[in-house]
Amino acid sequence: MSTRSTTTRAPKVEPVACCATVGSTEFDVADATELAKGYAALADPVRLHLLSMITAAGAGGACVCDLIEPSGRSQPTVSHHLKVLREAGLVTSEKRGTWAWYHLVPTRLAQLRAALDD
Amino acid sequence: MSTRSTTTRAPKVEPVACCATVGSTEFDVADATELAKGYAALADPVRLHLLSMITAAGAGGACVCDLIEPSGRSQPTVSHHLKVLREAGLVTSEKRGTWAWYHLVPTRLAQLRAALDD
DNA sequence: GTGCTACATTGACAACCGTCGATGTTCACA
DNA sequence: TGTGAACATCGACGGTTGTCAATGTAGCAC
Repeated sequence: MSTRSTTTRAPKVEPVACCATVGSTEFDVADATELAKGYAALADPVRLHLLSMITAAGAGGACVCDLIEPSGRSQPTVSHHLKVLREAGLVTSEKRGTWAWYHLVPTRLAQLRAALDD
Repeated sequence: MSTRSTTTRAPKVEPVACCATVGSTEFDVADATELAKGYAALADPVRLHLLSMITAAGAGGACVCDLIEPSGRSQPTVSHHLKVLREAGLVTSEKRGTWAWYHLVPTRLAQLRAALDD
C-alpha cells in the first residue's frame, strides 16, 4: 500500500526519491525454491562437516562408516543428514557390498555458488 | 565403531580399501556453525527474493516499503525476514526519516560463496 | 542355516521456523 | 497536540527439523 512513489512525501533531509525501480524485474519463485532447498541442506554444521569429509575423500568417495565417528552423532542421525544432502542433490550414494559410498556432485555446488554472485 | 580400517574385511569385488584418511583433518565446529547460520538465512525463497531486490537496488539501498508488495507477504512477515537477513550479517539497515533502507553486505556473501569452493 | 556387520527406516520428542493479526514505536506534518 | 504513515515487535498457530533408541534390511562369513 505504498503510495509514496506517486506522492511528494520525500523527507526534506533526503532529496533522493524513496523508490527507484527496485522490484520491477521478474522473479522466478520455482527457481528460488530450488535454490533455497540447496542452501537449507547446507544450513547445519554437521552436514557441512559431512560434506567436507566427502569432498576430502575425492573421486573415490567416502564410506559412511568413516563419517559417523568424526561427526560426533549417532549412526541414524548421520544417515538422516546424508539423506538430506542426497535429496538436495549435493551428493550421490553408491552401494558396494555392505558398505555405502557417498560422492560429491560438484555441479550442484557450483550452481549454489553461482547464485551468490548476483 | 568402525574397526574396518584395522581388519582385512575389504570385499573381494572391490580391492580398494574402504577408508582413506578421510576424517583426519581438523574441523572447526564454530566456523561451520557460523557458515551454517549464513546458509540458513538463504534457505527461504522469500528471503532470496528480498536479497535479490536489495542487490538490484545497488549502493543506494532498498526501501522496505518497496519490498513488501513484490514479496507477496504481509508487512510483519517481511520485517521478520529482513531481521533474519540482518542477524545473519547479509544486510544492514539504516533509518532515514520514517523509512528504512536496507543494504547488501558483499563481503559476507563472498564468504559464503568461498566456502563452497572446498 | 546362524551370526555379524553396515546402513536405512521408523517413531517419538523437543526445539525451531514461517506466517499473520494485533499492537507498539518513531517520525513527519498540520 | 493530534493524526497518519512506516516499520518493528509480540503472541499464537501449524508445520518442519535435529536427535536418538529401537527396529528393519541386506550382504558377508562360517
